[in-house]
Amino acid sequence: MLDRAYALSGLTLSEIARRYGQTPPPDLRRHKGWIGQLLEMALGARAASRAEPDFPHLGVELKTLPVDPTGKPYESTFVCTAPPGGLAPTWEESWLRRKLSCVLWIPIIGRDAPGDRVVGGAVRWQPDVREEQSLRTDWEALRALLVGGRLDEISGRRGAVLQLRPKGANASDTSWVLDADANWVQEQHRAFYLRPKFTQELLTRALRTQ
DNA sequence: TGATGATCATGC
DNA sequence: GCATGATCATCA
Repeated sequence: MLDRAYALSGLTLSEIARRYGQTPPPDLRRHKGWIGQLLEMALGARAASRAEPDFPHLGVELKTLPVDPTGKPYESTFVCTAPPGGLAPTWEESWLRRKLSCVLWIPIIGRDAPGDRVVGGAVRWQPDVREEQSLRTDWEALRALLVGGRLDEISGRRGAVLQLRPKGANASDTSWVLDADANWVQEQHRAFYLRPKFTQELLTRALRTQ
């Protein structure tokens, strides 16, 4: 799998798309998942939309990461949703930890038309002790707010490396939950995201040690 | 220009 | 409905 990923580096997305009879969209406004799905195809990952790793037999998650020519991520990285009903009781059992236990990052370089973007060198990553500690600290703090019903205190500003931000079809995508005063309130659906600074640092660390 | 909040498509 | 795949759009 890693070899197949390396073999793609330097290619444009148009070149890869052509192999699969696909046409790159002019922009990603209505095709936000196009790059991720193309790379899944190219690497023989399992079909999307399943609650399991992209490579179940390897336990590896595939993530594309849009970066500028110096390797700096343009965006935060979606990890997983935060179920309105609540989170796992401990970090060890958390879905987020499992999702991030082993990731194959594929940098996608540039902001040109999608077809003109270039695939960078893949990076196989597992959190080191410090990275896991950072993630855990943020996750536990955010979990405490969710579980405690302190919903008005949650915003994208919290978390040094991990954010909890809205995620849904639109802002009216909500559920009814109990807040800290045991009142039923309508809450937006949220998901965990990695801050660009964190993904940038893990890329450079992984490249140093690879 | 970066970060936050909003949004889009698809599959089961 | 909720998971997968993310980027867009706006404002400080």
